[in-house]
Amino acid sequence: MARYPGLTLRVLASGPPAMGPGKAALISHIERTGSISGAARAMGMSYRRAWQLVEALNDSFDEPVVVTAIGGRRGGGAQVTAFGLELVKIYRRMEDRASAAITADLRWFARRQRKPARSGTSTR
Amino acid sequence: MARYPGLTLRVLASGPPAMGPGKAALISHIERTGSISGAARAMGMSYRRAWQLVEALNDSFDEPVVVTAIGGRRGGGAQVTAFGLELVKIYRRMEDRASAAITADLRWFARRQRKPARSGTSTR
DNA sequence: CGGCGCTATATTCAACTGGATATAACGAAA
DNA sequence: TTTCGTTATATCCAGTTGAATATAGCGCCG
Repeated sequence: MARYPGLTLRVLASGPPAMGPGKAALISHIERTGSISGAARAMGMSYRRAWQLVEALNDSFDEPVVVTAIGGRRGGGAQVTAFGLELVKIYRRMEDRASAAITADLRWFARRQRKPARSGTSTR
Repeated sequence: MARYPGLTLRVLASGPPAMGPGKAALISHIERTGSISGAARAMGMSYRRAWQLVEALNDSFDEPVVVTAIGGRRGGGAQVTAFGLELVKIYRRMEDRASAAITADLRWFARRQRKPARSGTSTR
């Protein structure tokens, strides 16, 4: 799920994150499957949660990220807007750039992280 | 608290984040106050939580980040190790670099984020 | 016109999280 | 030897989160 091991990038608005790895993945899955429920299934996520994320996305920006349709041939569906696609594209680019900017430091971290398997190390 | 508005950087190990803005701030406060409890107070954080974060930090790396002393003149205290100081320094550098690498994109986000005050916008 | 699949939404419940609180241990200093 | 502030830890409780479940509404298509 994490495209760049060791890095998590979150874009904040005022308050809760407007964009992060989870939402980016969700949008891509919606684009691919044509529905929120399909994306949720593909990601092993509850429909409720997926729907809430879509709602949060649409609330976060001027333009809608995902538009939905109720009823119809396939029961309805969801479609990623051009804006939504651009959103993901730019987010991915941010991941690329941020990752590239800190690869050296990430290696520093990786080098001194303790890897041992966890057992009863911490609490006493 | 967020040094770079719009950006949150988290460094992941295997599982929970090994380093993030909260831990970085905590370390700095420990360095300044000389104790975990002092840092917790300064940050409006419960001692329990602060102590847990310190424990997590020390468990995350080869070398200790914070060393503690029990009892004594001032009841004990905590000290940030040289490694801990380097850890923060490098983390801050990562923030700098990542931030610089995506400022243009962050502006793109800022430009189309919806700012309106929240009321009953979302749920219906 | 009935069924299907999906959006939309409410409700309930379990798990997790973190705060509040209490207490023990500790060791230097008064 | 008493006092003091801190580390270290357990216990309890409230708030939050998200999963599970249920249900309604919708519109095309057979």
